[in-house]
Amino acid sequence: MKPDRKLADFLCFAIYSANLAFGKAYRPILDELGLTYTQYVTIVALWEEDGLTVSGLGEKLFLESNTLTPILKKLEAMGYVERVRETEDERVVRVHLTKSGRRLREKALSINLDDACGLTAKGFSSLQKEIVGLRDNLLKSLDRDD
Amino acid sequence: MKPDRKLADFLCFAIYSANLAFGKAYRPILDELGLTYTQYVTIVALWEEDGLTVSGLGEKLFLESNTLTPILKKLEAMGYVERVRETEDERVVRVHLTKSGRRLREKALSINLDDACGLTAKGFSSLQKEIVGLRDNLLKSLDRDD
DNA sequence: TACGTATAAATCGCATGCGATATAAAAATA
DNA sequence: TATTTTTATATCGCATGCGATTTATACGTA
Repeated sequence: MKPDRKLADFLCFAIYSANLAFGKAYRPILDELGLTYTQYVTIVALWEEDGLTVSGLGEKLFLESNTLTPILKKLEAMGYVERVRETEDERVVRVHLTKSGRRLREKALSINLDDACGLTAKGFSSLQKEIVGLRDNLLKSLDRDD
Repeated sequence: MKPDRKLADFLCFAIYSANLAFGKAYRPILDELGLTYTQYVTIVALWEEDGLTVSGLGEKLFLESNTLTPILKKLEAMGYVERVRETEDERVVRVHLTKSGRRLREKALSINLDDACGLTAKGFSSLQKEIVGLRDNLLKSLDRDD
């Protein structure tokens, strides 16, 4: 079957533009906390599992050290995380939320854009799972190509 | 109901990470064309409707002149588009695909990541529409807040 | 016509993402 | 043990996105 030619039918563009829309929706909320979106999800990930290594955090966030290191250094400068190099293996850096970081994450627990999504609870959850499935399929297909 | 606390259940993070995954999937393909993803969708949009103004193109791509102008200048330097300031209203710039730009878009017609998405034709189309709906709901809710 | 306002692009600065590479340390192996 | 290879993080450069502002032009109105 011939592929879609119109941008409005591209799945990749739906994702791309939805990501921009989430960015626009989150910005005013996160501005009040003084966080960017990436900083926010980094803190959420560490709240969920503290003391991750840079690469472990990267697996959760789908990012690598080239992106994470500058972000973590900034979060450290802000006082929300601590980067500790391991003594047994000095290549490894573990990242911990500080007390201030935990307080910030608790403040952020009230963030809720569900209404803005215009979905039922069921619809929200199933859409979320479908997109995660899509993401994982894309990444799997990339692994196969190596 | 209490909001999800785990990153893996965030709808915004599903979209965010799926967007990164699409980026990783597209990069090797677009590298062969010498295009970035944003340059690619810009050319697709102009192929669909040529001679758009910068702001008209921005409505299609959900971007504004601060992002588009540098990209359009680069595409112009590459010879794929032409930027023409209108004579009746010199504030307006219209963007046209060059012959070379049309050739490039035709080459790109063969790009197809459908298999990598792991979806049936029906599933693909309905997921695409759901995500577009989500995006539009998010943007609508932002309008209301102004 | 003169002047304030609105509009379209462009400019600037900051924060990502990421390919390529560098650095340093650990592991493997000759 | 000496040397090579692998691994974890960091650095660098480029290309977005976007808020804030600037510039240039058009428009509205006294």
